[in-house]
Amino acid sequence: MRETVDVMSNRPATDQPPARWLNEQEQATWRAFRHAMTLLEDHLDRQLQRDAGMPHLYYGLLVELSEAPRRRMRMTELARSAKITRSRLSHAIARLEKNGWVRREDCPSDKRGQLAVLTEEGYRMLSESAPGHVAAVRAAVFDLLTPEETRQFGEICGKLATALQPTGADLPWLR
Amino acid sequence: MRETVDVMSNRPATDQPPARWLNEQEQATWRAFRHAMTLLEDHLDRQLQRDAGMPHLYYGLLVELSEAPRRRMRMTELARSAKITRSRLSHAIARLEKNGWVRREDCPSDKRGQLAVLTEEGYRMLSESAPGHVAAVRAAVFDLLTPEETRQFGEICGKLATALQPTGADLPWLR
DNA sequence: CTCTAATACTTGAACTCTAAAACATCCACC
DNA sequence: GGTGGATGTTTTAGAGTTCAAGTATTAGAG
Repeated sequence: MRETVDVMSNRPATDQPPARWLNEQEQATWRAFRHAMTLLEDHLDRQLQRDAGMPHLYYGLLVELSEAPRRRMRMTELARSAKITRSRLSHAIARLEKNGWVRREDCPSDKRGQLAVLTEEGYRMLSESAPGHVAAVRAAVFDLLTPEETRQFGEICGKLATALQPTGADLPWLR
Repeated sequence: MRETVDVMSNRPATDQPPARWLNEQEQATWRAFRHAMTLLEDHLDRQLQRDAGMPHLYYGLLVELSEAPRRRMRMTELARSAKITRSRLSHAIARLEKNGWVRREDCPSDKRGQLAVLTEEGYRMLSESAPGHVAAVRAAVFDLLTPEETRQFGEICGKLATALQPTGADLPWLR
């Protein structure tokens, strides 16, 4: 990143191997990615907060549940597929439960387990807000990209996401 | 997005124009992007929290300041370049000030204005943590991409970021 | 020159997120 | 069939974020 090159132009000597800085192209890409990430997340959070009364993440959890068999999922599995920690999920589900969109059920096969279940009301809410959200995503992303760019973008993001999937040693979403 | 197609497979009739859903490719791309975004942000937040004692965003603010003339910037300009609201910036600078990495100064030309100034201590801190952070970014992103992919990725993210830049009517980061 | 609207920034309260610790249950092994 | 470690989930406390409202200063219209 450009920033760190500047920052480090007169860095103190260390016994570390010389760091490999980012080249111009990488700097520009990194900057663009961070900006896109910040702006998009902010934009969609605002859209959903306004139209559905919840942040982007929470909406994604309801969607995930809506696609699961019997519209229910074990907490840990839901956390894994949403790529978040179990703690974060606990808080989120607690809030969604207060809204009446999700309900918790004991897992029949494992007494430690909990199932998050999408309620009818939650399903209805999702049905009503989905078109608006898809439109927002389309307007902010896919209307701007050619099919080829969409493919490339997906491939690249897929690589990044896959590489960050913990391999068993370090399991962020299980913390 | 696949999710919403499922969700909406039996959606109630409305008088809205039929929504344009995402096709398979778009669904896959959107999912991959969201996952990459979540995992990366989480990963880097953790890396910086551990090695520099602050979240990713705060680190970015210090970097931005370090590159500015005289290592100082007006609050609004800093908010704009970091793509965040002024309120968020205010809180962030307050925290960084407590750490002694940033100091506020009155703007000489506009009595309403404040300058955020990177302190010597802040600069030193940045110098020490930059190599580790660059290494983390490289390992998580650029080591996985070919130069051509890096270029494509940057171009695509640039398009998304540019399109979300408010045009004057709606100015998120000025709220 | 003065009034009003716009701009610059901060604050407080409500909400969300993180990290660590707590609690309960399960499982494998003795 | 006990026991210790692993697993599943929640809780607590503290940090970060948002939104709306508040203060101060500038600028533009008359």
